[in-house]
Amino acid sequence: MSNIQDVSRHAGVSPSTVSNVLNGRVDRMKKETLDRVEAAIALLNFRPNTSARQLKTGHTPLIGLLVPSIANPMYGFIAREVETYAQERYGYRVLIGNTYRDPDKEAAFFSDLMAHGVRGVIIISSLVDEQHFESAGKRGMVIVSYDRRATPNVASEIDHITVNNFEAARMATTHLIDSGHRRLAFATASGMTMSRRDKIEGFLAAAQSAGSGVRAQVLDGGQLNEYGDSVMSESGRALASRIAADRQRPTAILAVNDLMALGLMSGFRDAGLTVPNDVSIVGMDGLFLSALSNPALTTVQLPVNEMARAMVERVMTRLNDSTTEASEQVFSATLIRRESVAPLPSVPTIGSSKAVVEAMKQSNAGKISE
Amino acid sequence: MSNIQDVSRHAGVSPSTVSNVLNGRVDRMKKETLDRVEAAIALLNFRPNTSARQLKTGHTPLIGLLVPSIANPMYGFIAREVETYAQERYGYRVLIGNTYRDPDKEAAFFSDLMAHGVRGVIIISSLVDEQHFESAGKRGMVIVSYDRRATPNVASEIDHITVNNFEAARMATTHLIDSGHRRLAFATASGMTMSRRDKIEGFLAAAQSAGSGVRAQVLDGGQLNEYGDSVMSESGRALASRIAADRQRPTAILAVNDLMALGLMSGFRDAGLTVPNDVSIVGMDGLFLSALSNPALTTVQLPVNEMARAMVERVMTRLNDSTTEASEQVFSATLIRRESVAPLPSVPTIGSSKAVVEAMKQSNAGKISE
DNA sequence: ACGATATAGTAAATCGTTACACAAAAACGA
DNA sequence: TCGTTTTTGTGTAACGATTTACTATATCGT
Repeated sequence: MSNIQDVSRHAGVSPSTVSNVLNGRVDRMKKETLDRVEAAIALLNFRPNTSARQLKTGHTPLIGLLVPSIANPMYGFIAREVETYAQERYGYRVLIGNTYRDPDKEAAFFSDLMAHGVRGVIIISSLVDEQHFESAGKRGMVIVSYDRRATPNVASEIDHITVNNFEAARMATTHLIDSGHRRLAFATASGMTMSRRDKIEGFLAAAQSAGSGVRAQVLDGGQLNEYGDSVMSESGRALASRIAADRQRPTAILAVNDLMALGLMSGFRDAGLTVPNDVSIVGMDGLFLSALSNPALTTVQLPVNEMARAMVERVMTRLNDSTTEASEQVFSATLIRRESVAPLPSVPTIGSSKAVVEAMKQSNAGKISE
Repeated sequence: MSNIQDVSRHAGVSPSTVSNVLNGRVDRMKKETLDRVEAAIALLNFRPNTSARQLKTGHTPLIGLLVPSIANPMYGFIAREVETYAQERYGYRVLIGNTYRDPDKEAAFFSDLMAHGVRGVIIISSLVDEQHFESAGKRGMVIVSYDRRATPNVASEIDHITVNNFEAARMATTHLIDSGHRRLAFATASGMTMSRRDKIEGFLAAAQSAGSGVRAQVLDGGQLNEYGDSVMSESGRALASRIAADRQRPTAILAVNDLMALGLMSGFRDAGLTVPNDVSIVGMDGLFLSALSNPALTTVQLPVNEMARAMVERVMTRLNDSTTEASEQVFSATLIRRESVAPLPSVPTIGSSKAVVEAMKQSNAGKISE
């Protein structure tokens, strides 16, 4: 590998001049000199050494991407978009870290990023506590968070790119209600994240405003193990078999995400129940997989590409202008009607919806609450 | 951020001593001195600056991971395993790059890796031509390639971790034949990669050795667009609708991978055909998704975790001992019988299988060959 | 008590790049 | 012709760690 000195020798100029070319300071430079330098660079196939450069400037063309698990197709999709956009638009590469939603792993990843001189990071964590990130923010790290609302009235160093999860869940639930369903459930995994909380509230709000006769319950598929995400669907399967055994089981279920929905469908099949005839299901996310399932999954589509790009934009903007304040950008989702929801002809009312909904809010995680 | 000098001042020693501690050269050091240094490191929360370190040593605790698209669940899964293992076992982080199987993007990624001082990379490319990688290998890059056989009798700088694709396809095809199927097809996308070639040969070999009465054809789902991989399933859907229209259509299909298989299933459903009653399907890879589909996909399972770890091991071994020769490690796959294959009661023989199989080998890509 | 050997720690050069402050040369005005 | 600008480029000191060669004590055998 050649260095800046080799180039300077070949071009008959000083290293400083080569450096000037490298950094675009060519305005007060003879065209002929510029040409010579560029020729030498091309000839020697010279690429400036990033570490040396970084050591001097404190910057490196790298951003971090923190995900619970890149094996989760949703995060894989986001990651691809983030990497491609950061690379093509800004020439940045991405350093990835799986954290399994473990605060220790998250902290370790941050520590490594700092050591590597990385000063911008996109985090997909959704853990409720954001403190360990705030402190990194204060240390000069530019942080953009995915799908995790800013805490209201709290100044933050962190940028937020989020989805209106409340609205998305409300919309999906309303669709279920409009299809005639009255016994509704929201299926999620243990571990309360911001976005799950919002979805649950949107779900309950829709149920409540539908007036009496609607029952809404929150079902918990239990703890996800360390592998976190391909296991989301396992959680769905397990939950489905429990639900199937319930005589007063819901006729329609909103799943916290598409993977959970897919797991649910698989579990119901094992239990001899048919989707959507015996039970309707709506997913959330809009993974490409949801279009492939049998029946094709009705789901709430997130504008993933736009969000991914917005995250990269924010990181870059703040990296280049440190005076920029942290902001929050909320995107909205779209309902995609496919085949996993069937209308329920007519249904008897079961008690007052309001009372039941209230009861649900108290429910403990880890159990099917009634 | 504190540096090694701050630490040395706090501990009352020279920077050299701190460096010695950092690099484990503590054998000829007073215990008390060591303690003081370690205390100072902990107190100041000191992490040695990677770029400075790298500038001096030429090494950086980073490996590259080149994938066609991290949005492809298969590669996402591998990536997670690679990252987690590299991190937990070796303290290395991974720099990821989506290349969309584009040689230019692949080369650009390598160039960036070099500039960043990365000297180890795992590539998932499967492009037939490996030359642009070989040259990087000669420049001192340690390269481990996934699922891409070494060219026989050609000395290579590249390590290969592969699957016995021939055998895997043969096994799957035999399963189909044993189930009574005689009109067989192999469904793939355009673009001949090493592994696809091997699978096709395994498929044809099984058909051939089944003797007369077996027809084997290779079907091409057409070009994948730039987005490459979530589109694999789209290719499957399109192919399915073409197959469905064929009066002499195959009764059993081996798909080049699970995503293709899932797309095929979805396409057949749209066309009013039922899997496995009207057509049996076998996938390849063993994605967790294959267990979720309806019907659950019979597939050939790859030992992905083992392979991912083996790749990391190889990179690290060669990074730490440059005398190590490149090697090839072949893993084998396992057939997982699920629900997408149904037995065919009895079937009339159609001509001599041998002749037909030969004809198939000549078939052009991009068309359904007969 | 003396040179030899071990023990414990340090000085200083170096990796490749950047960027500030400066210099050499040319152009210019009077 | 001489001083002043402008143009064009360079010298040099960092950035933060590593590492080789070296020094200063302490230990030891005889």
